[in-house]
Amino acid sequence: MEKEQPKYYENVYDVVRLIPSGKFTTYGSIADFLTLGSARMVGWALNQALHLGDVPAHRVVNRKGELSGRMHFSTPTLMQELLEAEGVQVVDHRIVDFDEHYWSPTSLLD
DNA sequence: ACCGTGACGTGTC
DNA sequence: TGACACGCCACGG
Repeated sequence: MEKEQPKYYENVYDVVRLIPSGKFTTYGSIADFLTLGSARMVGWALNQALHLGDVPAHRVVNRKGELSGRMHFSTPTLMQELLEAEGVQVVDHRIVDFDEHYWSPTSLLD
């Protein structure tokens, strides 16, 4: 029987799926929104999410705007390619206009 | 059960 | 301002 995944995994996937195209958020924002207490859990969850295939994990970066998880994708450049394809400019593995494309999960509370 | 590692973040120097 | 140390929690060996 398959091992059932923790509840917060599904919460992370749900939040990431709600990120609009052309936008992005950070691990810390998601961790704070779900009160996980540690942003590292978001990273672990997103790593598993890549395996699922229906979660836009490329829209989640660290608080510096760096594509820290690019090496976990099929190719190291895939994450940047996906973001640029959605209109998010990326230079040297970093998002140029951070506040311009930043999306906070607190937007769901409106 | 212990230890090291990891897609992070904040505080301090 | 950048570099470093520490805290954080889950997972694999």
